[in-house]
Amino acid sequence: MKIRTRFAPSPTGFMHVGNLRTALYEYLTARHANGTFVLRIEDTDQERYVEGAIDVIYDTLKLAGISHDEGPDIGGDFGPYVQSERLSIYKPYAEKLIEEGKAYRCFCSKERLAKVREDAIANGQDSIGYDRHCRDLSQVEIEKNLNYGIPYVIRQKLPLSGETTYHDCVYGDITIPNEDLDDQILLKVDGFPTYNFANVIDDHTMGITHIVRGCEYLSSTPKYNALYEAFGWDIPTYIHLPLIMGKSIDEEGKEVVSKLSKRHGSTGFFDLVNEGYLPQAIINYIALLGWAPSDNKEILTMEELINDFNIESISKSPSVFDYDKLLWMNGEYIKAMSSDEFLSYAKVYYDKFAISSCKYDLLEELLKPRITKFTEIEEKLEFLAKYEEFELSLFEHKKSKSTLETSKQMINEFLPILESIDESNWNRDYLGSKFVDFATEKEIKNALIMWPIRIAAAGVAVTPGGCSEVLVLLGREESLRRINLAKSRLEI
RNA sequence: GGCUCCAUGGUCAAGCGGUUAAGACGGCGCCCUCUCAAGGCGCAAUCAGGAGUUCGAUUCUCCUUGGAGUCACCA
Repeated sequence: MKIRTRFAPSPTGFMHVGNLRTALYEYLTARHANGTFVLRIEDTDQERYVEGAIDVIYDTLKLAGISHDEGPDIGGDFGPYVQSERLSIYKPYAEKLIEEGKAYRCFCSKERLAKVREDAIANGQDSIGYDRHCRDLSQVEIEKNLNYGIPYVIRQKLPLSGETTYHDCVYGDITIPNEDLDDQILLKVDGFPTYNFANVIDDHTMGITHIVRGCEYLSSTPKYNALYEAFGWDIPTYIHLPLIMGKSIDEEGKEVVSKLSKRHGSTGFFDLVNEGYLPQAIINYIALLGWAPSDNKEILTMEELINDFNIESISKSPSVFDYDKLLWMNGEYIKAMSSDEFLSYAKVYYDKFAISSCKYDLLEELLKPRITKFTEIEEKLEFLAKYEEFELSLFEHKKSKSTLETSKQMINEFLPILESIDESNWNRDYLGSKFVDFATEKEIKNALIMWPIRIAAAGVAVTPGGCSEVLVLLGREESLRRINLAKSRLEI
């Protein structure tokens, strides 16, 4: 049997990384087995509808490199793939269950339901669900209510006693007491199906064989199975995924972990992308949240993920989303980039400093090992545009034995040499050799001359690259201007 | 509260009855070095607790504790 999985997001305009990981695992489960991956949009909740939200889903999957074989945009043999276009198919299924005595009309008002729940809570009852008031209404009462036009929902009759066991690929056999199962609503007053109902109908009619979802569904799965059984359908293979958690500090200063949410940092795929995380790095990272390849490799391409992925290695315990590790991984992806790719991301920042293309290669070399996100380029290059009066104490550096006195002397002696170097020789190798020659001749350490020149030119202690590189990035004219300025400040 | 699930360093994790209990992130130290990175080397840090089963438990069973999820006319 060919495996079919589906990703069924709601168009909320926001793609939580937890959802994205579910999508990824669904995709990997299908691809690994040469199966089919289906995209279905669950938009039955009209209140939650957000303009352009479906595009967020498409854009996310595309950027993430998760491609579907069937979906609203590309069609397929099991359409329509948007739930709101499937509305007419659910009601007959629900009515069929009524005919067979497996479901019933419930005329209870929301107020009554709320009261029932309140009382249950007040009495400290374990079960705070529906009291099954309408489950055994007589035919006469039903007719009467129908004639009065009392609105009703359709509920499924679930077993009152015993227990239900099902198998999950990750968690093994799960057994739930049937008395904990509410008579679930299939069709709402407005005639729309509930999520649970539509989900089962859709999954079955779309031939979904493997249901991959978060483990928050673990305890409601027996209800799904009751539906499959009521219709006499095969129960799909279940793969429940451990939750992704976030760590935060509560009011008392204690560390707490809970389901990853905004208070832990950015959790939306595009939020992370906008912060400078690369889509491939995000995918790679979340793939490893709850699963590890047999060889424990950490940097994996999508192709490798597809090959190595196996359901048996999915872990049961929840994992904490670690932004530090994601950041590291992002850096690894940057380091592995080709020059063209690097430039395509970096150029927008280069342009802010009006950097000429002849410096691109040098910048790539300097920046690549120094950034973990492209957004960091701006601060790294800030010294190119800004040169303010800095603390002269920057010239003091213990390791290179640099002091205000030596700095003043070095700059005085070296400035003429720099000034004698013309534009055509103003490059890293030539400048570097001049420093070394100077140091050798004076019998001093390279650092003693390079430190003050770099400080004088950059005006900051930390620069991406050393003295020669800084001078090249600044250019001859600006370098000399700055060093002269520093010189006069040192002489006062 | 009922039900369900989970439990190896700070984090991700390997392990699937016998190991000096991998690896990665982060931390720390050293080397390299004109700064900061990168890179190289190294260090610290884990089987929640208690009973069993067994010649032998991180590994199997039970209990305790802790954590999480779930109990909607939301998806």
